[in-house]
Amino acid sequence: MTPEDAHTPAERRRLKVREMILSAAERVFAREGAEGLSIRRLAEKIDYSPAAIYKYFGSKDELVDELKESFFEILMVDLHEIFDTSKPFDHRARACVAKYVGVAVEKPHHYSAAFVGQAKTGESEVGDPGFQDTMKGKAFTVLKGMIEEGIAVGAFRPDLDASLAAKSVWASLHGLTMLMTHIPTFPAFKPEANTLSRAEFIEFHADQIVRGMET
Amino acid sequence: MTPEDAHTPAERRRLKVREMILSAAERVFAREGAEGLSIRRLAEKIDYSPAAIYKYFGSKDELVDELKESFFEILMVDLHEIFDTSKPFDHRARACVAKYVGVAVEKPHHYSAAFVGQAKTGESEVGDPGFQDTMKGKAFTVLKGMIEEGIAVGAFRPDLDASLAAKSVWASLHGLTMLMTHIPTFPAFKPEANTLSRAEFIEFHADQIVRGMET
DNA sequence: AAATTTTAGTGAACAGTGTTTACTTTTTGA
DNA sequence: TCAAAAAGTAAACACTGTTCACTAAAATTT
Repeated sequence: MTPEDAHTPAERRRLKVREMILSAAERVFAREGAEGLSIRRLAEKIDYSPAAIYKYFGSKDELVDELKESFFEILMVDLHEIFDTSKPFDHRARACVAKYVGVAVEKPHHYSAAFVGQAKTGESEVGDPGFQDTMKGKAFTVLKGMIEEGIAVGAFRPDLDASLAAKSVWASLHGLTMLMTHIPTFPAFKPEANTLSRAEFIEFHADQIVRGMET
Repeated sequence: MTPEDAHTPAERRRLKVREMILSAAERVFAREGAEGLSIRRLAEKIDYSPAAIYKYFGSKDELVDELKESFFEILMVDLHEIFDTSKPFDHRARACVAKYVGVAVEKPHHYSAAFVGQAKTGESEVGDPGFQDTMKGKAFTVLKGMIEEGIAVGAFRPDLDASLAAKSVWASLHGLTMLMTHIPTFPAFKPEANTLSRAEFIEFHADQIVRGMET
């Protein structure tokens, strides 16, 4: 919903202000995360009163949710760009893994906020009817499709349940991503320790994951 | 450092109050996490003034850090209890994986706070000289030892780098744990969807991980 | 064009938060 | 017993997200 999609001048102005708020919020959030993003500081930065922001967003959480969704939209596009090529299957698979982790590492707050969001009880979110339509849901579908192709091509065990495997792979991928976004030196423990580079370790991890599915 | 370790009555009393604060904090933290644990509410619950808590803990973060460390200490003990048996190797390995995830799922806030804590820049934490002595460090050492045994026994590839593999396994394990602590219905997406139970999925995931290391 | 309604934006307040400072009370050790 | 040290506190500081009554400016209707 860009400002050009609106049909009345008023609507266009409104969407423009909305996007201005979002882009200012984006900059702060990328650097300092949800905690660091304060409505008051944001209001000051865009030269509005704090209360004004509530005319555009129901709450801080709603605003942050939009930032998260945008992030996953970008992630999705990036993954598709890689996967929709004619390179060999295993090459594409590896590149997708690397891209997934890479994009997340560049914006650790976006990535982890999407999952860490609310660990609370209740509100299932993934249980919501609309999960397939959400960005996280779409990303999962891509992953599952990749594994199905792997099985069809004969690279993976034929008795493998693609949906189940996709969840397992996602977990492994998610774990590496979380570790890399939250531990600056990972896969090293000490800064001076000489181990694989991040890119090399991602390769190694991807290898382990793929081996687990091979015939 | 229990109250009995102190040698003067004053010291004993002090440690007793300290532990009283910690145990009250523990109860709240387990249910509501770090956000929900407010110094003021905590003070009210233990019938002290908020400022009093600062005579025992430098900051809220320091207090929470102690809760996290205690959690990992328990996790460590639990893992050792399982691993130090004479059951077959693969049985022990699987049981450890299940225990790791199980303990974390029971106290999601403790587990995720330890990692999500501060994704910020700077302060490496794992890069600190004392990482080997921290609970997270010890847990990693146990995992590495397990894989070394697997290689020695001939269950895993002999060319496998145990340290590297341990990090990869840890990532996969961590990912599943995070997913299960943060998504109430995982491995299902919709509540009514019929898929594997959590225990069954853990088995599946462990299988995938182990397959990746096998000869 | 004028009157009315709707919308955009605001200042001030509410109810919280972590933390510090100055102060009082209690306990301890010589 | 008396000074010193420790335990505990009330009140303030500087924040936070959010709401509400209100004004000013557009947009609509008459």
